[in-house]
Amino acid sequence: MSTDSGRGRRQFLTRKAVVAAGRRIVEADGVDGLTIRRVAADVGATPMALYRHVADKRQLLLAILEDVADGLPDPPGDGDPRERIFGMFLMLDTYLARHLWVVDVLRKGELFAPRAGALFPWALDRFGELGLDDRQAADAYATLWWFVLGHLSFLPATDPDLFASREELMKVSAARAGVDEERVLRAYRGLDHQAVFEHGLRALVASLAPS
Amino acid sequence: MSTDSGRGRRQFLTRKAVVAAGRRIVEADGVDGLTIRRVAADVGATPMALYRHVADKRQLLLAILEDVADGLPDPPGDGDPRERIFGMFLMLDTYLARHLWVVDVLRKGELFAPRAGALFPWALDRFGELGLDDRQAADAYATLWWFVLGHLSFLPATDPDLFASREELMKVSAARAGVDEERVLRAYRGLDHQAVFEHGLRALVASLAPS
DNA sequence: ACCTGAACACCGTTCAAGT
DNA sequence: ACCTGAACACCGTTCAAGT
Repeated sequence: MSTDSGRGRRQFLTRKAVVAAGRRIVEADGVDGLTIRRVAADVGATPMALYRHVADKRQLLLAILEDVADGLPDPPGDGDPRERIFGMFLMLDTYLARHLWVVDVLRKGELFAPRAGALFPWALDRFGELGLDDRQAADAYATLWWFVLGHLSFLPATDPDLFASREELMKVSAARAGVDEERVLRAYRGLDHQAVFEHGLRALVASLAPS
Repeated sequence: MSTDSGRGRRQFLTRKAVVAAGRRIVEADGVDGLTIRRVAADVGATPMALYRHVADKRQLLLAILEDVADGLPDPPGDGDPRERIFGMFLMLDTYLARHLWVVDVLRKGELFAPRAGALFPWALDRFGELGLDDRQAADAYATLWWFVLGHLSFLPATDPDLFASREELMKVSAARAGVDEERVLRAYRGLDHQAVFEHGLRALVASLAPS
């Protein structure tokens, strides 16, 4: 809106550009890869220029978080409440699995995007339709969220690059415990984490909202 | 063992002292608070002196991790297999809740302590007693572990210091979603996360090992 | 008004030097 | 043999200066 007034220097940096650059970096290299200096280099400015648009690094991260949360699909629109709840948490898991760095931020406990916070009241209503009061519904929500959060927290360990080092540690464990190491590795390798996740989520929904 | 040979400088730094100092720091200030330079200051040496005893910071963290894992209680010794499995994961949750920084390390996916890895074969045997084969047992183990991991990942958010900022974001969420903000906050505040955790864990164990 | 330069107080790590 | 000093390539952030 504000056109060049003629006085002072012409603005070329915008908050939007800063957030977009930050998002590109954090999606590519994770939270540890996000540095003020690197964002600045990407937008062609000095590090200090960013401070005109974001208060500090924490606020930049919150802004990126909101940007990602804007891409969250809507929860399932119709059907059995149980199915809608299941579908919502499955959607959340799938979406966050594509933005795993978000879990690092949520884990700190101080930040979450308001857009994502809207899922909580949505779920209260669905559980309400199944006869749970708000107290019980909040408990059920926490239970399902923890399961999603745990699954997501485990995903980095499924990175093929880390497989070798994990199996090595596993062999050491098996040897010390005096158990058959091949048996342990076979059991560990066969895990189909996505199928197991969906199965577990289904079991939890069923136990929380009995019919 | 190696007494002073008379040649060279007298050794005053040991790996044990380095790991102990590192542990003190990480337990007090978390993974972010652990720096080579601070450990060095605590043991009265220069930063570079540590590199004679640990290869790098990652190896120091692994050594501290093992040190903590050595303190893990043994899993329950007798009783119904279902109860023993429940008791083991409850023990794990309780122990790790007192060493929350460990979750940050586990989440990276490359490190875990062999001592803790012994819990996996132990659980395979218990699930075996309930009629599950190794494949099914590994799935069940993953499911329960994710739930523990999710609960632990949520714990930082229960820090009273963060409560105010979380409630603020929650109000924004409620306002945007067009729902009663008092209702949402009431439901959120009433959460007894320990009771809910134990209840959810019990439900999962029951669904995974049907009688 | 907006951006920059220089500086401060930090990091992990390497490499040559001291005793 | 063991430890140190100086240096390198990084951080986030502040404050005064330039245009």
